[in-house]
Amino acid sequence: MMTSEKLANIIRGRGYKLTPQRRAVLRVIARSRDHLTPGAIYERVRKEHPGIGLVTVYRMLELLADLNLTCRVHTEDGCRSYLMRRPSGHHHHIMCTSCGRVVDFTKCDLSELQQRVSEKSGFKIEGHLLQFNGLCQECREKTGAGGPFRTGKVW
Amino acid sequence: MMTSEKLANIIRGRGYKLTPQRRAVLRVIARSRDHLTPGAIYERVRKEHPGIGLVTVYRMLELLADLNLTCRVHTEDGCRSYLMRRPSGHHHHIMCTSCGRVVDFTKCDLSELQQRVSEKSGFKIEGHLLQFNGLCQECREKTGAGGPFRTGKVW
DNA sequence: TATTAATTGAAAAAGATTTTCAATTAACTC
DNA sequence: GAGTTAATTGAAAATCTTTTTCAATTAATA
Repeated sequence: MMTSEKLANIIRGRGYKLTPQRRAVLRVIARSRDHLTPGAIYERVRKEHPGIGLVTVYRMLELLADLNLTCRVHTEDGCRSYLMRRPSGHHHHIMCTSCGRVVDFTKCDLSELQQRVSEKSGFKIEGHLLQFNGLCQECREKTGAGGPFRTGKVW
Repeated sequence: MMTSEKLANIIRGRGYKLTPQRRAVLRVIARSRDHLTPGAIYERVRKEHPGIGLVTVYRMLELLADLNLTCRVHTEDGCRSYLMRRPSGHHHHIMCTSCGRVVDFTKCDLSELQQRVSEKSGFKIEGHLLQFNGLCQECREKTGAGGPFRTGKVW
């Protein structure tokens, strides 16, 4: 688990100054289980740190992305939605389309598929993007939706 | 292969009017092997149909998306990039990160993985997003990059 | 405590997307 | 082919989102 303190140390360790504004942004993202847009982060940060500028939030998000400390979540309307990187290595997301909660999973053996796709297409494959979407347990209970396994909508 | 004529018939068949502007947008997207942003589509369409409004392009893109005739490609900077849906059913993309070319593939057996992920997470999984990224053969030859198979950058 | 380079925030600029509304036109009827 | 009608168009304005600029502030170090 990446505490906001650990993150702070990483930031400082890399030679960046640790300002109250940065701390506030860190806390907000680190604490959230959902993916948040820059605007949403700004709104939340303002509660603990009124007067912070939206620019500062954008700059912090850029910094975190550069340091590879955040992930992007892929939603249907756009992909400007951030999430603290929880497993630090290779991993993927399962996103709840109802509440936005994101859960991670690490084991994804796509190598066979990748090999086949590479051979057929002639591409040198450099990376992949894999994300599952669905309803988390909680939202499922709320809405009374059916069992956990169903193949349906495809992005 | 979805010709621009077939697409035109679908549009008309669903009760939408087929205007010269719509035809022009259709031609541009249907003809391209790359994914195009609304702005790029606008630029191209203007060459055959000067005077078309950017709004019209946006509206056409919305219509095509509603009719499920386009796909979205997921890029690192944002996902407002469209592509004619070529296999009409379930499929995925391999995108060239250099030239933007997109190639499709249909066989993706994720059911085992999906089953496991669903059980572990408690999610009712409704869909998935899978895309490979890399260098197409042509770009590979241009830049002299290595063989086709490499596991690297992960989105 | 003084120094210094990084950081901040207001404001403006730049972009992207959506809304509004009067004028135009594709599709249909006769 | 002309008339009717509802859908479509495009200019302009309104909204949002993101980036740039620059003077003032401040964290980190000595």
